[in-house]
Amino acid sequence: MKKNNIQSTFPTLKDVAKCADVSPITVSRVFNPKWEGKVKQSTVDKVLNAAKELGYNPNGIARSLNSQKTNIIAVVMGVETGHFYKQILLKLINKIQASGRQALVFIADPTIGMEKVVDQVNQYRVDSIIVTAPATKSSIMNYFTNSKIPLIIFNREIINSNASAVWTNTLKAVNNVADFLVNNGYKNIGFISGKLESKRNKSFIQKLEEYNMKPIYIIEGEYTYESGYKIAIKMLTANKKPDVIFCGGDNMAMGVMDAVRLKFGLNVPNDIAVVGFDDNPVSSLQSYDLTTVKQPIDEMIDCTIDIIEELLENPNKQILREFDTELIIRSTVKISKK
Amino acid sequence: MKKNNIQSTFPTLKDVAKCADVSPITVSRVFNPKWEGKVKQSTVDKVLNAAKELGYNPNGIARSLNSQKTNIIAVVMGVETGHFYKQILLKLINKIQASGRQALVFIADPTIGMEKVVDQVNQYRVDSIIVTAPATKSSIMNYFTNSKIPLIIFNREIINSNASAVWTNTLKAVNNVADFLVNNGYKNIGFISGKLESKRNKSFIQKLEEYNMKPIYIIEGEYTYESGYKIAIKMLTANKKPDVIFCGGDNMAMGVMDAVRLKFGLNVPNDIAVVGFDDNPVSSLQSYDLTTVKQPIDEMIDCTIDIIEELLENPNKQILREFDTELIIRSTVKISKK
DNA sequence: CTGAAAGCGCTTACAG
DNA sequence: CTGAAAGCGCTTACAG
Repeated sequence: MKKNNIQSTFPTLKDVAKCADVSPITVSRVFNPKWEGKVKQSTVDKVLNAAKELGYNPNGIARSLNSQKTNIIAVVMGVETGHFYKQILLKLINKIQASGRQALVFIADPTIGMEKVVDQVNQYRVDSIIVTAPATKSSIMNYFTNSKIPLIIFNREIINSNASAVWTNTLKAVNNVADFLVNNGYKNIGFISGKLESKRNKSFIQKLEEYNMKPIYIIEGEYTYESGYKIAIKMLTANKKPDVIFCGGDNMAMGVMDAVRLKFGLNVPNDIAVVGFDDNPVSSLQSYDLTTVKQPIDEMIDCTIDIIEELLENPNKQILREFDTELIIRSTVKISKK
Repeated sequence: MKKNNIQSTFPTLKDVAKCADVSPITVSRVFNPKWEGKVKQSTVDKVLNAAKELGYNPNGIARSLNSQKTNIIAVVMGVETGHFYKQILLKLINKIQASGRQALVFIADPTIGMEKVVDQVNQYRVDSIIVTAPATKSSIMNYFTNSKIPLIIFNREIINSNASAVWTNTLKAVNNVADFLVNNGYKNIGFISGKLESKRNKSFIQKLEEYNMKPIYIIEGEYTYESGYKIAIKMLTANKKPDVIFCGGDNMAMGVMDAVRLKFGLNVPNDIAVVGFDDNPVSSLQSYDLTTVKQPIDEMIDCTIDIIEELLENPNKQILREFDTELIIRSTVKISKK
């Protein structure tokens, strides 16, 4: 009943066993790290030679079915995310791979249908699921929170869930921005927020209240370049002009900069300063050179991999890790000398 | 011998069969599209209800092992690629998923060791492998060309291989750029090429020869922003200044623009025009608004998915598809009125 | 240090 | 339209 297709061109454990004149179990052991050192060296050599000759490579599918462990990590991303999340995805994949695992990647595209996506993710019995999405798409996370598979939420603090999570303290981050702006003499702050209901936005506003200040404009953006551009135009055509615009995302900040400079012919930072949030790689290009809040992505990703290891040992554990951000000062803000 | 771990929380075919009071084979058929309409509707309903009640979801691993078809497509990318390839990756994943398959993604990171990466890719007996990498990393493709699994090379024309491939006619593309520059009165062309030996670069130079012209500078770049920036400085501090700089990649073109405008205080396009290649999403932001060559990525990806289908039917077929590019004219070039 | 048997959760012919 | 048996390529106890 041997099928005559592509896959059958791969030799099996049995083939290697026959060729090396040992039992299949022995071959299995040679390729299983757990048995390292417990098989006679001469046997190992015999098996390895036979395997090399035949071009043997263990079948991960068969292995997974048996061991109930696939070594596959699902990474689920929100659709149409900006450069920041694309970068995170690549780094996650790279680290997953470096840890000897495979990354099965899914785009949580509502046009495909979220239930279908969840089914796809569950289908291959991955060892754990990492979900990451910008705030605008964070509703997709709800679809996974009652998963049977250990879940790690990346870059968002989710309450009322027993999923593990890694995120940054964005409250502290925006407070630092508030301090920084006030300390450098900014008085008329335009704020392009993310979702208005969020604690992060409230925190920024509260911090300014401690200085007896409040933003002269608070407008909710959609984290895109275009929304930043449009909102900046609104702020700049109103009566009172802001001396700085703080954006909850770099894409919006770049839209703001282009509106300020190209549409209104104003100078950044002399006429209006701009501060972003994300440290998108594009922000460091000289044409923008944007002051922004950097999240320690690499550390967060390393931590995520560590959590995966821990969850493999203890799937029911909930591991939560918070990281601090860093304000990256570039040329879109004037620093007052004191 | 039931294991007491995460995976065992998933109900099996057998559980559903017991619950619905039918045989496991019947359950299998209900979840197998091939049998659609060939199972009595009342039986289907009974099974579906039982499945829903138990939260059943077929085990893709077991299914794959048996059918010798995983429904998984490996996507292999060069490491540290720019926004252009990140974008391609996301789109590929999305389309793979929409076609009902899963995307297993690999970064071909030489620090992990290419042989190890190849093993990882082969391990899960994916249905086909898509490899894509910028020219600078295209050597990674050699590791896959004698794969036992059907291979598709994305965005590069590879000779001496029986892999399938999808690419754009970059010769025609650069010829169009040459025509365009000459027709708009540009005379002193600086050319920041990709790898100098490539046909693409030769073609650009040959086309200019037809007009009795040749680039005043030809310097090989590394496809990065930084290399564009540096090379532009070289060209602008030399005796003769180019009136246009054509770059084999948008990242380099953005580096050039930043050098021209910010370092030398010159105007683009009035002092020096700039043309790129890729249509990187960043190029369309107003601060760059770069004239560039766009490859029809979406069509190329759709075509790749079609090829996957064909290769499943006929794994030994070699399918080659070439696409044409389009010159996207934005504001970094002066158009001469005729 | 090595092996024979059973099983992981499905599907594939073969019957009826 | 439905079912009993064998098998996909491995690993996991259990022996020896």
